[in-house]
Amino acid sequence: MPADLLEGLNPDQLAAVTAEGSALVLAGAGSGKTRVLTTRIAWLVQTARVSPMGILAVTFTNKAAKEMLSRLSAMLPINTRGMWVGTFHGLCNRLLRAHHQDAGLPQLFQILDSADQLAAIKRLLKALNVDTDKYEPRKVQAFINMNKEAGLRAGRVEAWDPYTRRLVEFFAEYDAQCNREGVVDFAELLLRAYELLERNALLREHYQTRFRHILVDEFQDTSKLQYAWLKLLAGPEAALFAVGDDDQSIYAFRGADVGNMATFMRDMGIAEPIKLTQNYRSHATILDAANAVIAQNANRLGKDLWTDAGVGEPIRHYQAMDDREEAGFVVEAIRELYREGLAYADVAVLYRANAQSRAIEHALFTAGLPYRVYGGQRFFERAEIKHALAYLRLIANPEDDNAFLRVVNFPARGVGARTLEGLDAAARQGGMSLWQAACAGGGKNKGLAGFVALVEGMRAEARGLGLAETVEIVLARSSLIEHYKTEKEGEGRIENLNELTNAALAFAADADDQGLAAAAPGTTASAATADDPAQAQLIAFLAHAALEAGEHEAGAAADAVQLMTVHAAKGLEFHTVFITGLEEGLFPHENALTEPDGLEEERRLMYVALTRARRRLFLSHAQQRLLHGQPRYGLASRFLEEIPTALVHSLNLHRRPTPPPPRSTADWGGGKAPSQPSRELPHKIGARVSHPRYGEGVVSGYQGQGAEAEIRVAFPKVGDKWFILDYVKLTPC
DNA sequence: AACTCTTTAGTCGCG
DNA sequence: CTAAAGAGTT
Repeated sequence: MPADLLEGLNPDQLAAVTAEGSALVLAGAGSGKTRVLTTRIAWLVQTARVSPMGILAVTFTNKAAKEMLSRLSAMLPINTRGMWVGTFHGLCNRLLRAHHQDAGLPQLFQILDSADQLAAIKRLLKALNVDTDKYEPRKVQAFINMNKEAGLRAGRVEAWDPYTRRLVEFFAEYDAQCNREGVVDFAELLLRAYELLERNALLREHYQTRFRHILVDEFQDTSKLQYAWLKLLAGPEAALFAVGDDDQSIYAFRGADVGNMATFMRDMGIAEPIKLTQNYRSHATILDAANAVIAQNANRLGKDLWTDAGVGEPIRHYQAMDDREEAGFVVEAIRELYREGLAYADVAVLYRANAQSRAIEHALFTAGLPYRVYGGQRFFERAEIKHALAYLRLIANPEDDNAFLRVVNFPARGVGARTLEGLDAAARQGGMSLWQAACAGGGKNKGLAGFVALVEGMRAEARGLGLAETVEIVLARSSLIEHYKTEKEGEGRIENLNELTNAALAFAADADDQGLAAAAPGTTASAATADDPAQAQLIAFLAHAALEAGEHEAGAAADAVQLMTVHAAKGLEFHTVFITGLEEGLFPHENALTEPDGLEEERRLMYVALTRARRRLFLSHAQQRLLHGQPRYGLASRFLEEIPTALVHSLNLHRRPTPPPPRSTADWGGGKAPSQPSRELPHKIGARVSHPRYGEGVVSGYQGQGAEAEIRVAFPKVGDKWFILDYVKLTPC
């Protein structure tokens, strides 16, 4: 049996799978990384090096965790129960549920997703009377998360200037508010779990003894705190098996630290990583291009991908006049591929920024080709779903202020800003929740009393019932569906609400299936011993909604062209890949260039994009692109020039070199542009122009330089108006 | 309280 | 340009 397991592995893969002790595996794109991970787990169990109980495996996405589990159960006759496989957040949630008392949390703590967190911060800033122009809620949120992700509590953040000191105050107040309300945000999940193990020696030793083998996927994406957590959990004895690729590290902007790979080698005394460089995905031409591009980066552990799959076709490059023509090219090429027998679903169109999808979607739509856009709003993040979830949260815990505020007046029932102000004041004075304040001061406001009665009615009716029934009660009594019936375009929302019942059914079935512990992240030992199992399942479902916002994607099965950002494409592969918008300023993105290692990260992003393709690769750029409604002129991306010309076929040979753009409204050559001459004025003073909103007017003046340049137009009705020259759309008339 | 108008901001995004 | 949040109006 073990012989079967290891059959077909190349020597490097074999070395990785059977490594004794801790190891770092440098797994290039398409080198069989997931196979190595799952085979190693199976091998460890089969050779009795460890029981399933002693294994913990961490992934970054729920999808990866699921995939690992399903591959594992296909490989092994044994059950995967007892194994801890999940995301960092999922595992930390599990840990905190099991030891909520030691972690200082209520048994049924709720999880805030980023939108909930932002709402909580806004509420806090309002209560503190903070000028939100000076302290933008989003910035405060980023500050708090950044520090938590670095493992820092408010008390330990260094603040040298008054502004930062104020942010630290908000940080402290925010944590106090969360503790009062018994809620935990994503970063808190990790930090709290880390502190739990750090402070509680008994618990730490228990888990260190239990988990003999800890495996980490996408190790290059771990943050400092995550790595510290892993080390703590591993202790001195356990074997830590980390798999990653420094060349595919593209999440530094959200706290990932590639440096963890070098640190890990030092900490564990690993001299050399095991390198997986044989690629089973792409033809050599594609790999050569990817190798050449990534070779431009200085900070690498260093490896080149190779294949014995043959040279393959040359890469095609197309230079378009503008983004519309680029999209047209993509559509034509896809049509041709389809005629040749390729399925639409085998084609991916990648772009750097979501805003670019519009032009391509438009072209595909007009041509009548099926497509699917990845990313965007996820199921549990939709407004109507969050409303329904808020009612569920109030059933679980009516003192949840976040949930209370979300639906106290939705659908509208006459609880306005005035009423809420009073309620808020009463709550703060009495040191209680909004719910308590509403109950205490009942009767004052009819709508508020109605709301209290509504929620109490829901709670009473739902008592002891299953999850799906509870959801139905919420849908029936909240009149959310009635509300959306009156709204135009509310049909989709109603469908989603009904889908929520299905999600609850599926979740409950899953939980039954896998026994109490496995599927529901919340239902570990202590939660299962809650007084009310229905309540526990509700909490588990709410945690599931926060931790797995996606999953409920519709139409995934249909044959459709796949549209997504390069980030979203990581980990996927396609027969044919289009990488569009290869222009300086866009890819590499201008914003990235201002950051220290920004260009190298952009280049890694390009490397990820290139290595998604199995057989065919199309690259394109546009000389002119509409961005925010204004034309921008871009030079070809430097990444295009970094690909050896011998690998690339230009599809523009018939075309003359295009003349330079007529006029540079925004000078953004990424450093390559000539020094900016005084800008040409698009409209002479005194010229008659038309504005989309204000109608006709007369240009009366200019002021400012560069991006701040403004134009003044006199309108007969509204008088003089200043507009930012780069953004205003004025047509001569 | 509900509606409409105006202003604003816009890289990538797991859990 | 466009979506979303904030300000202003009815």
